Amino acid sequence: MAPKATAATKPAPATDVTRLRMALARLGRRLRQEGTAIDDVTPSQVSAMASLDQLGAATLGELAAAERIQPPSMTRIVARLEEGGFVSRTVDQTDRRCVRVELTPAGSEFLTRSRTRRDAYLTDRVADLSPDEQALLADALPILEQLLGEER
Amino acid sequence: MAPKATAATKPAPATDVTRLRMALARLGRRLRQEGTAIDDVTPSQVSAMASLDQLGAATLGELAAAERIQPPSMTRIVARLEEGGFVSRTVDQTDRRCVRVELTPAGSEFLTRSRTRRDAYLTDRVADLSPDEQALLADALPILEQLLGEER
DNA sequence: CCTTGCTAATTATCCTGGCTAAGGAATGGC
DNA sequence: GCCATTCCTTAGCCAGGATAATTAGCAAGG
Repeated sequence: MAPKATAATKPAPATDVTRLRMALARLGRRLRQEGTAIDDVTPSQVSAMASLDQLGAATLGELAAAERIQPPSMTRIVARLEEGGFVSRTVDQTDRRCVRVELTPAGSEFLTRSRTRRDAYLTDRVADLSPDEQALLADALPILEQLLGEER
Repeated sequence: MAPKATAATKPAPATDVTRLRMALARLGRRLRQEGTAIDDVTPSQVSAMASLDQLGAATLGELAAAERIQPPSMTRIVARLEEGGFVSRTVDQTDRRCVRVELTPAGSEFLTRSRTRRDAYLTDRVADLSPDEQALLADALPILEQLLGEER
């Protein structure tokens, strides 16, 4: 939808967008920090595994695209994950240029544990809110998800 | 927080927290990507300038604390910013161990331009929402800020 | 004083995580 | 069979974190 810009839209004057942007950026950063350093698995690695969990299995290129990074970066990340036994890399037999990456059981299990752990911080924070605030947040959640758009 | 599950508390069962966490993490990441590489100034540098803008002026240590990074990292960031003419570093005359860092006019001006630019992505996204959704988002904003807590 | 101890910043070094550029292997069209 | 294309990897760059160790300045106490 083009900038319909019935500008009036007082809902989001520049200042609010700025505040929202800063709040989101900081929260994202905070969450990333909190989730970091679990068992020597880095945030990028966890993120890659999460994508893999969603995708089921994927070629290295697909995975890179999902993570919005370039293939070489993903090569490195996957290499480490493989070392750790969290994913398996197998050459696709129908097209031997491709590498199929899959979560191993260990990877899956790690991902689950990791999620719980990463939720903890936010859970605590949310618990400090009043019920009304929590309700408001719950209402806003779908919108936040919508902001992410259809891309992935 | 145990699943208290008294009616009211349905707002944030584990799944919602997970969804929220993922949405926030992704949005944060997306924003970071979008805001990147403006004029060769990196996200960390912009962020440091933003803190500086808020704080007015600060010692290097205060700045590092505000950005939640270690002093050595801030030393480097500030060094680059100084090279670029965005901040000035002066030794505090009352305590010559301290370095006072301040935004230069150029830094201020850059920050303003940068904000506008970095807002653009989010502004577009928000514009795609219905007025109701925008209103909801505006209501949720203070709560998101509260999630960040008193820390900074 | 001047020594002892603390604090602020810096320097040195390491690792991760992006990137691009360039190379190698497999595919597929012709 | 050759050529272009595609997918991955390797090599090398730079930023951004970190820690450990060093230097400079301050503040007391003997």
